[in-house]
Amino acid sequence: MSNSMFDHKLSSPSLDFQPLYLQVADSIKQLIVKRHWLPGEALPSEFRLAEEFNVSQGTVRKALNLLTDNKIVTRRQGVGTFVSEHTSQDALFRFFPLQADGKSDNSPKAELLSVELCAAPAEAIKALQLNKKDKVTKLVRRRILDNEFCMSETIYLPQSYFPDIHKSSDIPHTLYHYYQSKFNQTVHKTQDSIKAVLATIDDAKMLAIKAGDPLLLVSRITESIEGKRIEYRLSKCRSDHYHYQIELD
Amino acid sequence: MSNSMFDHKLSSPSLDFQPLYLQVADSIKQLIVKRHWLPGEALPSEFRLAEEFNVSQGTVRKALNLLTDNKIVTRRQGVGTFVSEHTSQDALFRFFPLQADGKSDNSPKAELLSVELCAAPAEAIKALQLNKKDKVTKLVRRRILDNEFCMSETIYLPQSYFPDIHKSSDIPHTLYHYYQSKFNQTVHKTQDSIKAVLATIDDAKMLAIKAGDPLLLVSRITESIEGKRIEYRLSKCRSDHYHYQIELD
DNA sequence: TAGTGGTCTAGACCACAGG
DNA sequence: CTGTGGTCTAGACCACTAA
Repeated sequence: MSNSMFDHKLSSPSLDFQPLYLQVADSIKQLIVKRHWLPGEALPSEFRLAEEFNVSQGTVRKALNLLTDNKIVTRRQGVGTFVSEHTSQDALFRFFPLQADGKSDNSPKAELLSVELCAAPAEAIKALQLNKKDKVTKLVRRRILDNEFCMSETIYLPQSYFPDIHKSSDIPHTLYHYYQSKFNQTVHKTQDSIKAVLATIDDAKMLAIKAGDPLLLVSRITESIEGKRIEYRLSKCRSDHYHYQIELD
Repeated sequence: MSNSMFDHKLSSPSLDFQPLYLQVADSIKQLIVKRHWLPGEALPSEFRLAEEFNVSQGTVRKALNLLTDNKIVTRRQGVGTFVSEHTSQDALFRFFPLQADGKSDNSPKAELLSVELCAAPAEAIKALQLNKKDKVTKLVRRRILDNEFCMSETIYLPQSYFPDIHKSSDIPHTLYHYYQSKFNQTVHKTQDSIKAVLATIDDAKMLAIKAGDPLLLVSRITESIEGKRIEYRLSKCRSDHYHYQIELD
């Protein structure tokens, strides 16, 4: 009850005061980031957590529900509370808004074309808030939906967050799960900026289309659960058979 | 306490049971739809609502917080709970994801080019789930950001939900607020489908660009708070100085 | 100062999953 | 059956706003 490893986070010094449930939520989040509980693992029950933090069960509940809204944990009645995991099947479409025009539940595939450690180009420096001399690993991929090339992707990963990823020989096509399981970088949110551009000759070769065809250019900045910018990604998407789909409310 | 106008909604017959707070939330939502409280008006306090519905204050609180998440009401500590309103300033950007590339907080303007009652075209019939012979009002607008034409819009509104809107002489450029205040149709969510296309000669004239320039084509289906499809909208957007911006989490 | 929503607690009971 | 999360209650106190 006393001297628990959870205690030190709470009881702030009355300045910049935060409600208890926010302090609890933040403590739990930090423990997850620090890998006290791993992705997929169960947290202690509400009752147990309430003891550890010396708060009521209701306060823990409010904290856990907040983390559920943020998709940091998932809860199942009668079972428990679990650290969210980017499993291949589960979250494949969460950050993949490109849909085939006709209905098609096929999963997108990815074909890795090159991996290279290099100096960060200017736009990656800006997007990822790097220093001029920082290095990045550059991945080039081609993605396939319904047996057709649908987009090309150029992905920049800061060396500091993904050390030696360029030496890996086993980079899978479910990247976000790979980031989480191998580099402890859990993708939490993305900011996508969409433009329309004309296909260059290189684009045309890559996607088996004609130069001058219209393409969607999606620039993505990816943030981790800790709020760090961990990925900058440029995707060029055919939009003749596909569309970028989004719901606003 | 008994025989209140709120009572009849609750106490379901144990089949298809819903938790109390969901029943309360739904009842409040229905009362808002039925204009028992108008947009911008204050609801009774939690304590009063708890009396009316014969539930505890905590249950009402949970219902109101749910409606807050759904942006159906807004709450201000020390003041009260209010029916959300599409005021010009407040929600102007909520459903307007097109941003100028450089930072610019200018509000978009709209120039209404034509209003016409006509037979619904096939794609509007499909998008709005209309019958073949239903009529729609078709609006054509041109939108302006930073003193430049940025997009053209073609908007289809079902006659049944917007009777005689084509006869109005005072259609403002803040359409969603107009829908709410004049036709009791509150926009609740939109589904946007984005493609890249080449500007036609007409597009080029409309936006003062060249034919063949790449444009974003955004097809939007708009749903009201009651879940009815109330608007189908095709927007063609320049993307040389602008981009469609979206956050996923 | 009065009234509102926001936080926190304690405890009861229910619904669900799994051994 | 046990333990989990889900609902509901009752009441105390705090923080904010406006008259």
